[in-house]
Amino acid sequence: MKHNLIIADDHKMFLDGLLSILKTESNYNILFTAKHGGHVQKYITINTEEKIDLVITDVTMPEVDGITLNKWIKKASNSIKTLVVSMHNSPEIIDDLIENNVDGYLQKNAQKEEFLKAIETILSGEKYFSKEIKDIYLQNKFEKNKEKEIKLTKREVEVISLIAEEFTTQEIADKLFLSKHTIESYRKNLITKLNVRNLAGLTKYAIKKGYVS
Amino acid sequence: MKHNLIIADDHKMFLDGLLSILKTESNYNILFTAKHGGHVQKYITINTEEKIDLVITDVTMPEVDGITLNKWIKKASNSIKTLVVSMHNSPEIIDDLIENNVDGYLQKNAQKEEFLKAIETILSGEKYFSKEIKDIYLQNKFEKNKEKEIKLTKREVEVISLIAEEFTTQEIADKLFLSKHTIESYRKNLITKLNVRNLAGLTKYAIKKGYVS
DNA sequence: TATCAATTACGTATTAATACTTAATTTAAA
DNA sequence: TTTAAATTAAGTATTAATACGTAATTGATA
Repeated sequence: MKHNLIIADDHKMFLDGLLSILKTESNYNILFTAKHGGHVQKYITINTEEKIDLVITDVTMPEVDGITLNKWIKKASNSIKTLVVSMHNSPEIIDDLIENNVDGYLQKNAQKEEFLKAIETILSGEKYFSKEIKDIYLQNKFEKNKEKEIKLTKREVEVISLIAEEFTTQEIADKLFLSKHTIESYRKNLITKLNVRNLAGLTKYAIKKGYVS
Repeated sequence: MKHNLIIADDHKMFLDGLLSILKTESNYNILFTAKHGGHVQKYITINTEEKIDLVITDVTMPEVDGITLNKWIKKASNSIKTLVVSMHNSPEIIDDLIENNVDGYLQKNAQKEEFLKAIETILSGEKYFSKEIKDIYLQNKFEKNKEKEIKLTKREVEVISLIAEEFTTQEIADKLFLSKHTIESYRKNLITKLNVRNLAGLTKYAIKKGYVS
């Protein structure tokens, strides 16, 4: 049985090229082509006769872009697969698409063979991302985690160390020649920053980090 | 030059035996023999002419015993050596003597050769204890340390674990279906028992013991 | 069955910590 | 050189923890 495809791209040249590639394959039936996402949405909404297998879409399109379209499709149906093709590799876009369950992502400069392989893979139920895209996605995740990673300032480390060494706020203030209020601020900020409940949590963190033994 | 010895023992038989052994050795001069420690103390106090090298004394004697005598001698002089001979091997007595810097300890059933070796060793400036005595002493130390080793009860472990998990006293009380007062008691006892200053110390202990991670 | 360790509990007072807000000053970075 | 981050500080209110003392039960064990 033939697979029903929809293609959305506002660049006629790319659209034609893609169509020519797909025409060489006998088992793909192009149901509909669109210049932007809105047309696809309308088509999917109206069409209740034919089963839609895959929507291939560009990212940058007027009115409704590929990101929005992917999100919309995935909300509207859990059988329609999506393959996004794009000129650029913005980590944010890739991240958004993946978070919204896109089935594949390709660069527009991909070879004919890769296009066919991607479509085939996706229609078989698997995801398709080139190694490069996977790397970009993961790299982005790593960096985001790094950002999330709690970093204590020098002073904070100094204070939490003394806290874990069983000194009271007043004692620490005296040691560092600071106001008791200041140490209280640090204490409070550390509890918030490290997402713990009290002194016990601070102590555990300090031990984990090797600030005390 | 001959070494000057004093012997204190209220058992005539043992005293005679010891004297006969020492007479075979030409370089020992028996300055004085006594039936109990008091006599030795008096002799040492009055005597200012002769240098006293070694006092051999029994443990159990009337009036002033060997333990007291050793303590007294070591306080009075840092040149007089002491060798204690005893019938029994009480760890407490051995411990007391060693803590008070006794120079040697022998069982009364030791062989002639060991007596001579002990005296010789001590006069040369070294300590003399038989392997058996050393073992008794060390075993006693180990056991004492074991006693000192802090043991937490089941409940205490339970409570300190929850404390280190950042729960408050009230929360722990609710969890264990106990009064808040009870948990406060545990908290207080744990701080005293573990010799720490506060929650941080408790947490560190709990981590060290693996009660929390 | 007497005794000791363990568990449980209460009371009062004091001190320390936490919650919440705000903000001046200094230093580092864009 | 403006912005952002770090350091410093204060005030008020509430809650939690610590200090110190005391003691009734329960359970094990000698």
